[in-house]
Amino acid sequence: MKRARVTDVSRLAGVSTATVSRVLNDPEKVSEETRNRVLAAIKELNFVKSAAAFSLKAQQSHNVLVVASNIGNIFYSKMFQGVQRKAEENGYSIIITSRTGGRDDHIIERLRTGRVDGIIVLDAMGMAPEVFEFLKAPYQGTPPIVGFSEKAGSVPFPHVFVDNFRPAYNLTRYLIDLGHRDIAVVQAPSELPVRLERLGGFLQAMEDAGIPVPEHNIFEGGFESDAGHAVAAILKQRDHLPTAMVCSNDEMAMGLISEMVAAGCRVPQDLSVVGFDDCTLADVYSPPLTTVAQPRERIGKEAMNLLLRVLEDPTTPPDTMVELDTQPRYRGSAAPPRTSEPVLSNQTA
Amino acid sequence: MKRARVTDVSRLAGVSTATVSRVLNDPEKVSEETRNRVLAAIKELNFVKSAAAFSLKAQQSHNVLVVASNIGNIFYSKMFQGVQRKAEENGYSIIITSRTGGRDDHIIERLRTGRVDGIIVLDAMGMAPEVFEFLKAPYQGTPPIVGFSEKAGSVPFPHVFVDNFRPAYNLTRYLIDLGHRDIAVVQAPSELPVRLERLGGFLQAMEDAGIPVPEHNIFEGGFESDAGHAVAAILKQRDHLPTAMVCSNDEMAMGLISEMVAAGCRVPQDLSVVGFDDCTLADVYSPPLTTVAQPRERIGKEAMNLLLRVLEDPTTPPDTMVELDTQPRYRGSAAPPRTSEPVLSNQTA
DNA sequence: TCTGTCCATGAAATCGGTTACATTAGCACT
DNA sequence: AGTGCTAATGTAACCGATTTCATGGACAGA
Repeated sequence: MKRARVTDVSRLAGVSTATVSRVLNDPEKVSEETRNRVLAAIKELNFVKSAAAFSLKAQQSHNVLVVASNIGNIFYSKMFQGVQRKAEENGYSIIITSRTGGRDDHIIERLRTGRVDGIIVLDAMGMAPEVFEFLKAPYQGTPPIVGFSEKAGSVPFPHVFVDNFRPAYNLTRYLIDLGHRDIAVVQAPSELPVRLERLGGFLQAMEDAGIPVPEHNIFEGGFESDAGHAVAAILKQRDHLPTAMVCSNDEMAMGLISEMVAAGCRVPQDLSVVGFDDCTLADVYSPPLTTVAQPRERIGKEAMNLLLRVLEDPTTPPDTMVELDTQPRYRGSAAPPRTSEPVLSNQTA
Repeated sequence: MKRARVTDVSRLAGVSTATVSRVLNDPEKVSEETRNRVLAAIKELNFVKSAAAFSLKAQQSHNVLVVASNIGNIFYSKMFQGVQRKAEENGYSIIITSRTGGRDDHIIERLRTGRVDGIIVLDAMGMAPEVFEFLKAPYQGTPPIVGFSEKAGSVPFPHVFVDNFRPAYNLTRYLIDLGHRDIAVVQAPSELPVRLERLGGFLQAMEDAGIPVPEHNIFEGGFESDAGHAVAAILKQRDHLPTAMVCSNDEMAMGLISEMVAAGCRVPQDLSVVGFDDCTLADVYSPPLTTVAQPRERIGKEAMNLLLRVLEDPTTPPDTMVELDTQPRYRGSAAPPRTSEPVLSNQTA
C-alpha cells in the first residue's frame, strides 16, 4: 500500500485538505468535533506528511549542514553529538560532510539547492575563500552560517569561540611553576588561528617568566600522532632533552610519549609532556595526560543554538559571538624536572 | 535577488520549462543550438535546481540516514567517514542520528516522511523491535535498510559483518602461546552478538587448550573506559592477579591499564592486557595496545555500497551479506607471563 | 503531391502539501 | 427582519521541478 496523502485523509474524514492541514498546524482553528474526525483518519491511514512537499511549500528543509575538515577525526565526534542533540530537540536533522581535498563548493551547492537551511562550520579556519565570497554574493541575503574558532572574530559570521591563548599560557606557566626552564613546544600545523594562539600563549608565558626560548625548542607539528613520532625522532638524535614539552594537541603528545617511552625515557619522571584538547581517552592514557579540556559537546550545542538564533532572526550581526571556557586537567604526565639526563636505550647514531 | 527557477531560465532562453529540464536531464534530446542557449541562461542566472521540488517530483531525497547508538563514540567516526565518502561519490548526503534513550521511532518517522531514501544502522544489535516490525508493515515494500553486525545473519536485512568469534579466539590463543594460563576476560555489555562472539571466541580457545576458566576470571564490562576502572578496582582487592586479561574493547582495556599502572602494576611485565577494535590512538598508547583491528572505514564504505545496491534493486534479498576481515595488531601490551606476584602500591584493605 | 516517420519542442498535469481568499451559517443587536 | 460580526470550512492557487502527450516541421518514399 502506498503512503497516505492529505487528500486521502480529507476524503476519509469528509473534510477539505485545508482543514486537514489546519488540524496539523493550527489545531485550535478547527472545531473539536472535526478535529477528532481528522485525527482519527490520520491515525487510521497512518498518515505522515511528505518532507519534500513540505519543504517545497515552506521553503525550508529542517536540515542543517555540519562541516568538518575530517569527520573521521575524534576531535569532532563529541561536537557532532552536541549539535545533533540540540538540532533534534528543535526538529532539525544534521547532514555531515567533510571538506575533501579542500573543495568547498559542494557546501555552497547544498545551501543553494535548499537542501539545508543553514551551515555550521566546525573548522572555519581553513575554509575556502569561495565560501566567504558566497557570503557576499548578490543572490543571498544574510547567509545562515555559523562557525567555531579559537580566536574571537577570526571568521566573518557568528561563531562560538574558545580562547586558546590563555589556556596555553596557563599550562606553560604551570610547567614553569613546577620548576621547568628548558621547555620545548610543538606547534599546530599551518597558519591557522589555533596554531598562532597556542604558540602565542606559550611564548608569552615564557617571556613573562624571563625564560628565553631557543629556536631548537620550537618544533613543527601536526594534528595526528605521527607528528609526535617525528618530533621524538629528532629528540632522540640530540644529546640533551628538554625537561618538558608543550604539545599543541593530545594526539601529537601521545605520539611523542609513546615513542619516547619506548626509547626508555620515563614520562613524567624524565620528561614532562602536556597536550591540548583533552581528547577522548586522554584520561586513561598512561600516564594520564595533563592537558586542557575543550568543552566539545558544549561547542556543538552552542553552535547549533547560535544557528537557531540566526535562523529566527536573520539580522543577527555577523560578529555575534559566544565564548566558552576551557578547563585545565592536571593529570600525571607532568612533574617537576628531572635532575639528571636520562639514558635512552635505542638511541641511534 | 531571489534564486532563479526553471521558469526564469526558460524565459531567458526563449524555450519552455520542459526543454530546460531536458537539458538538465537528457541533454542529447535537445538540439545543440537550443542546448547552448539554455546552458548560457543557466549560467547567467546562476541556476541550481531546488532540492525540495526535485524530491517531491522524483520521490527521492538523495539523503541516507546513518544511525549509531552514540555518535559521540569514537568507534563510529571512521565508519561515518567511510559512509560519507561513498555517499558523496554517489550524490547522496548523510544524515546522522543517534538512538537517544533507545527510542527508535524517529528513524521510522524519517523514513516514512521520505526525508531519507534509506538507512544504515551501524549498531543494529540493540535496535528496537518496532523497527523490525516496521519492516513487515503493510505500507512498505522491501525497506531500504542495511546494517552492520558482528555475526553473520544476526539482523533481518542486508548487512556488512565482521566475524568477532575467530579474532577473539586467535587473540586468546596468542596469549596462551606466550605461556599464559591464568587469563581473565572482561565482557562486552548486554546481550548483544558482539558480547557473545567475543566471549565465545575466548572460551573456545581456552577450552581447546584444555585450560579451565574459573568463574572469578570472567568480568562484566562495558564499552567505556570506566568499565576498566571497575574491573581494576576488583582486581586490586584480590591477593592474586591473573597474568593476562582479554578485554572486549580497547576503551575498557585502557581504563584497566591506566588504573593498574597507577597502582604500581607494570604492563606488560606484570600483567598482559589485550583489547579489541584497534580504536584511534591504541597504537600510541603506552604501552601500545595489542588488539584486533576492525576495518572501520571499510565497514562504512561497504555498508553504503550495500545500500546503493538495495536502492537500485529493491529485490535484493534481506540475507545478503558482505564479510570483512579483522587484522590482529600485536603491539606492546602483551608479553610472556610474570614469574612472581607483583606488589601493588595503593592496595587498599 | 500525399502520407508516414522522426525529431525538437511546448502545454499542461503532476508530485503533496500550505494558505489567501471566499463562503456559509449562526448569533447578537437594533 | 435586517445588518454586522465571527467562527468553521471549502476552493483553488502556489511552491519548482519532471514528464506525458500533443504538435508542428522536415524529409523520405510512393
